[in-house]
Amino acid sequence: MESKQRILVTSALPYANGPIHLGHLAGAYLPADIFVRYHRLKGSDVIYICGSDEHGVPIMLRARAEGVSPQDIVDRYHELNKKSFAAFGMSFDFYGRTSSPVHHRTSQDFFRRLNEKNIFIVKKEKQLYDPEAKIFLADRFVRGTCPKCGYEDAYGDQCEKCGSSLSPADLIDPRSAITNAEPVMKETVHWYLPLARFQKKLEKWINEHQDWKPNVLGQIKSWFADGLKDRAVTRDLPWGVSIPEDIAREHGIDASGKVLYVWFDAPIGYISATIEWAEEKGDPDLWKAYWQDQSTRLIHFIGKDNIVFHCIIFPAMLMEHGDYVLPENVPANEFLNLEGNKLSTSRNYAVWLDDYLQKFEPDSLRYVLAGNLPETRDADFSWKDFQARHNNELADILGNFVNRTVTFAHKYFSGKVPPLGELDEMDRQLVEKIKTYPSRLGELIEKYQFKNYIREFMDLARFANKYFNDKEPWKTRKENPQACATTINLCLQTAKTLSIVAEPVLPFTARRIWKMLNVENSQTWDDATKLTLDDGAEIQPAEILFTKIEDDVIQKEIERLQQAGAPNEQKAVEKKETEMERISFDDFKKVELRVATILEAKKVEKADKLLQLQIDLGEEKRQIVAGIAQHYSPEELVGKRIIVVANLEPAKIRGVESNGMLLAASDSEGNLTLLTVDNEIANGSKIS
RNA sequence: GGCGGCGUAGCUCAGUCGGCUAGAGCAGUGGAAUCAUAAUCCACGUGUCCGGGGUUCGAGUCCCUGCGCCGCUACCA
Repeated sequence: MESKQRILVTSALPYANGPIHLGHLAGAYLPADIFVRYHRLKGSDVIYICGSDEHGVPIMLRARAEGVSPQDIVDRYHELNKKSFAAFGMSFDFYGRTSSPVHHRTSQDFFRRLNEKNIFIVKKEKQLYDPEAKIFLADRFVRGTCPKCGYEDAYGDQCEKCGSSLSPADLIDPRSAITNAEPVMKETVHWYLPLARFQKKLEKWINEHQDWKPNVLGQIKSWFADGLKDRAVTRDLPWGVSIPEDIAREHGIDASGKVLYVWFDAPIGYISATIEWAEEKGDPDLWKAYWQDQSTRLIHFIGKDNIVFHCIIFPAMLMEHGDYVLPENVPANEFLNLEGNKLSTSRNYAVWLDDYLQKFEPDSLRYVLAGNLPETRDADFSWKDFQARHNNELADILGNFVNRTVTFAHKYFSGKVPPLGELDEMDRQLVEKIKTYPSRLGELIEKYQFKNYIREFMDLARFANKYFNDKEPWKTRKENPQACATTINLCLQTAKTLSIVAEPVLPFTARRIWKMLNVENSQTWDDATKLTLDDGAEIQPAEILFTKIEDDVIQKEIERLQQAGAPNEQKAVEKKETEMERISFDDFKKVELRVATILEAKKVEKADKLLQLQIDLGEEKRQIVAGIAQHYSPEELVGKRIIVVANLEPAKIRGVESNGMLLAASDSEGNLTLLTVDNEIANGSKIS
């Protein structure tokens, strides 16, 4: 029909420190797989590349916490995710990983090339260095006392206790998280990608792509509006792709302990995985056709959190390198919520793919998810909806149509395709649908309108049921056997068409229908438009495609989720309590707690959380600032009796003097309530 | 507080460059049919398109503003 297109499709490399959940699938994986499967049926020259992103600090920290090596962590999740993706029907041509030697080499070559072209800015700067471990310390690897709250185990970038963001130099008594040695300031060198310099070029390029999704263009514009900032592409870390030694030497630097920053090497993973794919195919240069021939359509499927990397940073890298194609489109999706709430992996509030696959069929989730993708805005997944769509649409409309047709053919036409006779008006209408639907559905997929594709696909199945009903073959069987034969013939043809156009979203079901109809596994999209089943051809007995999902099964999943947040948090709290540091009574005596009454309260300008309070401490009146504006209004506070730390050293918060601190209790949900006293007692009373 | 996004039927969502009485599926009510997984098919919607202004011959769609929700960000619980 049309000339063969060469298409390279990628899905965001999942980070190998956890399993895959629904949000991932809806954002980057399922749409890409539908797109790719469609193009394969269309006969396009398409390959689909993905893999594990295995570098970066979180993986290191996790390895340390578990007392294993980073490689152990990534091995675990690489295997797990690869397996569950396969079981879900993700049809990657290659699923690589960024810890592979090919990837290390490819990223180093990429870096070397940009270095040769003098793209980078090399900056000398001073950073903390661990003299024992002989490595520079990333912010996260410096621990010390928080200058603001005095917490002794604050991270170099943030204090977990008081939440304030820090830089490692702020810490009092800093120490290395790895060896506990005292870090020293030492000069180091980092390579920066001068994005600011590329902004004009990038804007021009983006302007040529006004057909991209509005949500994607909107995000990009806001980055441009802020002005692009130069970004360091190297890091002093022991886990990652090392800086090529020759380049380090060029700058008189020791390359050891210096790696490419993970955001730099991860997208190059698409290229290295393609190279490995070509090697596996026994044609090592084959990858070049996909990455270096300008006629290739490169399409990145990602979630919205990844837009800046795929629409600005990676394209800038590719442009400056010079040998590669730039993405034709980046159809990023928004986020998927769960039962009306945000997903939270740390609270285990998510539906994990490997867990799902132990209980349900992959096609059910593929269908339900694809029908409710967050294409233009955040969407919501609920188990009740999942059950309804599975039962009402997959089982009742699609499954039942195939079943009633095949069963009928067996019962009254001895399991053979009955002959096609003369067509009446209704028959011709159905044939017309068979002819036109595939190209309409294909267009929708081409335009990344997957939800519309799903809806229209099911409309065709609905029409098929209506046709069956209106033709009443159970009556014509006696009155007009020829008409009956024609009806069943066309219903079988329609089942075949449905199976082909469903393949991108329901690959397993499609194959089961092909088996039932005794047709080859190598159907093409164009076959869907034709009546390819021959008169008299044998078909297999009917098989139930989708079994109904019962209420109690769904109820269990809902309950599991409802409990997921809470118990987990309790565990976290208990853990913290057992790890709690003990203090002496003398330490406690240092804190002077007193009862006070709030006299006045007003909001602090330009701060969401802060209230400025005047309090009566008995012998004196004072002003304090409290971060409780999101939980208490100024009016309701006046007259309240509170507990304050009276001897806290004064501080200025957003320009407002704070002379003391009130006490409040908060839970892990972020609920907050003030501490108060049980009975009347004078202001200024001491608490012990 | 700053920047960005969102607010359409009971529920989940469509509404392309502003243009005919604002749509789909589900749920609900009534009916037809009995080949089929009690499945199917048909009929039925007085929705302040969050509120208020404005631009326009015409606005769910564009502009301003208020409210509510979400994200990023700043701010000692």
